[in-house]
Amino acid sequence: MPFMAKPLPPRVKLADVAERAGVSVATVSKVVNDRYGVSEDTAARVKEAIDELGYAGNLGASGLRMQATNVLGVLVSSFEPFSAELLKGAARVAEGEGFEIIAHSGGASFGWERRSLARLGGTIIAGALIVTATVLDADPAVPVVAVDPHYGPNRLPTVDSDGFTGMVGATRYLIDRGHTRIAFLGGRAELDSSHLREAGYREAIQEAGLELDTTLIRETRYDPALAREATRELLMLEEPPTALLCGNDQTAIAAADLARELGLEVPADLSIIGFDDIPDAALYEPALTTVRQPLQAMGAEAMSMLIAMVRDDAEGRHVRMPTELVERDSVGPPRPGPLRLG
Amino acid sequence: MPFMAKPLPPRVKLADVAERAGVSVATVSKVVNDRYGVSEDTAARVKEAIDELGYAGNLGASGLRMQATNVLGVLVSSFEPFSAELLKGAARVAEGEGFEIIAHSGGASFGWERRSLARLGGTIIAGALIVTATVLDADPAVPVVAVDPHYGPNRLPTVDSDGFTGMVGATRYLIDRGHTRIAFLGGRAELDSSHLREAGYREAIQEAGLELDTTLIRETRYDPALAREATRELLMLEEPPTALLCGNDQTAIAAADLARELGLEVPADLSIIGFDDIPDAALYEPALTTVRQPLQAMGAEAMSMLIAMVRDDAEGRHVRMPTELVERDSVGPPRPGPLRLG
DNA sequence: CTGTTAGCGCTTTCAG
DNA sequence: CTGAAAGCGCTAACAG
Repeated sequence: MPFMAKPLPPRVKLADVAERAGVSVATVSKVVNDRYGVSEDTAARVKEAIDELGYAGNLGASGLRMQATNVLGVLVSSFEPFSAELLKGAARVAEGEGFEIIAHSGGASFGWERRSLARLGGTIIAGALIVTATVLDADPAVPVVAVDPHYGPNRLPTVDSDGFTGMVGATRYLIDRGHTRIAFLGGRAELDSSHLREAGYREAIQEAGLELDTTLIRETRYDPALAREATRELLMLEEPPTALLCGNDQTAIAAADLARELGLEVPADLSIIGFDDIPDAALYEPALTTVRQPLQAMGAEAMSMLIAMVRDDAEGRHVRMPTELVERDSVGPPRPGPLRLG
Repeated sequence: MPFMAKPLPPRVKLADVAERAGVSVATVSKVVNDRYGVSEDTAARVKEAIDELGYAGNLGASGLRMQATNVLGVLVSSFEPFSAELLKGAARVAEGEGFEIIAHSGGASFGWERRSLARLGGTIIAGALIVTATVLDADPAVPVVAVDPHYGPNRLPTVDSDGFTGMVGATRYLIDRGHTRIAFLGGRAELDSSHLREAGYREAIQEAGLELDTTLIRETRYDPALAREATRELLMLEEPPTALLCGNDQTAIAAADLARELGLEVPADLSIIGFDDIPDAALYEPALTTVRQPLQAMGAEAMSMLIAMVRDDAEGRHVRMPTELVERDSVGPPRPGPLRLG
């Protein structure tokens, strides 16, 4: 016997309400959308029918017809701590302004941004926030704000944070504490945000008159496994670093895990600083010192901008939010003696 | 001049692809959906046109027509830490199984669950997780799994956690440390989950042979402001409690804030235990001892069940996940002397 | 193998 | 003030 789906209970639709109230679908539609040209009497009867049947309009159908909705999208590649934080901030603003919000995870395949936008744009959502996009070429069909895009600058309105200044500050912080061999675990060289962070590191190193040793600069592609590998190599060096600056918290945590598996202590043997300040950073043992991006505030700012664009046809801008060093427990003075790996 | 919306760039649709490839829309549709009855030649030409135009099907329209989609919904009243954690777990499973996922925050108004379900059900999503629902009467039109519903037991498949046992454990933990006057800041008496937590408290108190003093039992409706008020009253009592058990972490944090504003120290003057283990609990100063619900695991479990229901027409079940006491820094021995409020 | 056509639920002219 | 009918983008019958 072939697969047989349980017949779904029919959804109640406009026609059901119309029949119940003894009017036409057109009239019900007018009542639902507060159009005038309906007598109070009829309207009351229709409303009653709506309540009794528990009717609620179908977003797909009305969006298709109207080419407009009051739903805003937040498009992410996946729900991880970073996007979850942004979502909280964005949702708070949207709800306050009377918009509903839909968060969509489009999967990891290349071009997910455009795909998600095309699938939802116009008929389901009236505008979108795209989180950490890497592909943003085509003119989108609805207003779009990019949050922390990896390539840039692009033509889209954007909210991001000042990774350059943030990383300069983190590097100086280590230098002030006596570190001179500071390694950098970067993300992906071709991404704008990664590039800025690395530039900040280089700037601070040179400004302090330290030697810029490029063997101390590695790329992780933000992949924890690669971060572990790079950390291992760095620690095996003739003259290993005493501190590690990481492109994000997840790679910082991976590096710290590896160091400890090798019998080292953080920060006694190796100081580590992350980037982002996702919730996990504070929970790590030892709590991770990191460069905080104000994720919720970034989400809120981006959503405000999007709403202005959708509602008032406002121009989008480029907003760069400040970062801030959060001092916790993963940085100490440089280890005095040589490294003994367990 | 009246408000004039910027004319949106037209979305590319099936008809555009058809024209480009020199075939009919029906043919393009077949190619898109991998139906057979299209020559390889034509199919190739169509695919080329799709790529060139960057076409991606419109979810609203195809859902409307097919009465089926491969998108699953996670319906929440708002995106707060609790639902964000569940979402992470649920999303991981859905993506692994080839489903897309849409999270929808329906607003706080009464009956948001039903409204969201009606608006999205069938045409946009093929099934839904409803998080902390309070209204679940009508037969939903698509498969639905309730996560941590507040009323229960209901007829819907459900994933929740064992609040009774969790609260018994937390209460015993305090008793073991010498506390005898233990207050309980409950949520909403009419909610099933709240009720179970309070029952656990009562059970443990009586099992230990302690007097059950109902003036120590307060209701907060999970509202931080009410939690503060209740805490204030408790501390003003002739014989104030030495420990506070809270229905969730947010009220526990509110209570701790108030206690400290009154000049008390946590846990020296007052021990506090929360419930849920949202990320904020660990970040609070002092880190909050709490009863952990495995939120991500609950989201994952619920999503697995939903997928089985949607795909294989499986029966839903009721899964109750274990809770676990997380010992942190907000519990100490009972204060020896009387309380001095600052 | 391909195209024509009807209709999913909804909103909007436009007649009555 | 009310309803009939067309059409949003898409898919599934059904002819050709």
